[in-house]
Amino acid sequence: MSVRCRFAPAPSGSIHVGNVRTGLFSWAFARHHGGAFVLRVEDTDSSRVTEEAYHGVMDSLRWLGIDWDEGPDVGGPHGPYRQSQRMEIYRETVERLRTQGDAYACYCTESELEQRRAAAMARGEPPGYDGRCRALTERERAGFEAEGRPAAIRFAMPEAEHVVHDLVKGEVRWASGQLRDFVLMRSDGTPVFLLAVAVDDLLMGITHVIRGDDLLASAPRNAAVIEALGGTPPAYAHVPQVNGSDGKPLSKRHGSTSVEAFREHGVLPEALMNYLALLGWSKDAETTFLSRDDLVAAFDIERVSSNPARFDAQKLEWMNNHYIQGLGDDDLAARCLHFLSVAGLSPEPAMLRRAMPLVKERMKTLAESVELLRFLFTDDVVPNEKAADLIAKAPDGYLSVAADALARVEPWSAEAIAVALDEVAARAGLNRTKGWQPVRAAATGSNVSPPLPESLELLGRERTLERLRSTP
RNA sequence: GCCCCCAUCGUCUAGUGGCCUAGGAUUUCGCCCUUUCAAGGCGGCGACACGGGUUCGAAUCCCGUUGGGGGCACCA
Repeated sequence: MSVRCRFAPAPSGSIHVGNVRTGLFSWAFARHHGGAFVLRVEDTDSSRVTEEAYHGVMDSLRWLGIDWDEGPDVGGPHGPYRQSQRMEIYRETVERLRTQGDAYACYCTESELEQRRAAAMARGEPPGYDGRCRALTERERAGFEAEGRPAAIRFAMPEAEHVVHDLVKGEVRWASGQLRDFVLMRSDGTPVFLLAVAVDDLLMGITHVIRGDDLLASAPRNAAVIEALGGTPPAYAHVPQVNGSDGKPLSKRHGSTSVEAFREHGVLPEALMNYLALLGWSKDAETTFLSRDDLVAAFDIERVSSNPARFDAQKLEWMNNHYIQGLGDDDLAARCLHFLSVAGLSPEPAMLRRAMPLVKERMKTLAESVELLRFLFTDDVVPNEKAADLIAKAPDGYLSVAADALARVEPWSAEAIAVALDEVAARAGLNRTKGWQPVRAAATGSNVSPPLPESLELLGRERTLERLRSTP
């Protein structure tokens, strides 16, 4: 039987890196085994779902390099792939479970449940549902119906020890009675997650469910429903969650951890994928860099670590810089263009392309190209504080002497510019560091820039002289 | 409260009883290179949570403790 995996995000807000890391593992597992990858959207809780988030999730996945064979946008033989469009299937399934005797109507009210839950806790028992309506007599049932009490449908959890053979966690057991009868369908007729997941995994022929370990305890419930439906439960692999740098689960307070945010900051998809792949998984003791294909070829669910990982933004940036350095100049220029445009600059393509070798090893993110190259694409250059300081400390008339020297440089090349700059510095009794910094400050507006001679060569003689001469 | 999961450098990890005076990466520190900033090269600091077992031998197996995390909903 061929492998079929799925990723089932709930499109409420943007998808965060912990979530896609799990999806990445599921995808890599499917691809490694030459199987199919299914995207299913869990949007039963319509109040939290927006069309925007729905498209955003798919955009983020595609951008990262995760593709799927079946899904809401590409279709497939087991559709529809949005749970909100599968309501009828869930209702029919619940009906079937009811007539089979695997599910029953529960008339308990919220306050009754609350009361009994508190009592159970006081007795040191698990607070789950006590099963009261499971054994209702016909007469009692009729009585509740006559009262007009709304009924939720609960699954009758088999009374036995439940065992999950998890691919990551190993064998996990729950004693009989530990897992209570849970709601399959709310009294308003809408299905609950526990039902939808089981039904969809069964109907979509999912063979391996790879998901976050917060769902570990729902595995035996999912499996029980599938078995009641006459199916064989899939294999489960619960991977640990990704935490923030403080060791707490990723949340809003960790700032922007969405895939979209990293994209907007200029993180390369190949870098993010590589970094995420190594969060909780490793190919071997040495391997640090893996392409998408490498990951697919090497991925082994058995090697997924069973302890939670912290997200380390610094390491991601380091890796991003590595990937940026590996990019060709045309490719890099094309990717930087977006960020420069967003910053209001309109770079001339040829110049942008020529600037790439100067900045590629200086950028941790593509967004940093803006600060590094601003001086080339605008003449609105105002020295920052440190630059102003450098200019102020330069000998009187130093910049105009430099301008005069540069006016005579032939040809206008980095080599010749460097020679001229050195002569100016030497005549003023300055070394390179002291002698070049004022020029850098005046020409680029900053104390930090790409290499000076190359920068000036790109800037051009006219604009360089203009800046040196207009600096007081 | 009950149940479950987890525990190696700050961080991500290698390690499945002897190859470990614990390896790699990142971070950090120092040196080299150097026009600034980076990048690059070299080197240093840095970990088996604790306590009991089992064994000739334990980071590796077992038990307990501590510490983290998750679950126990008509949330997903």
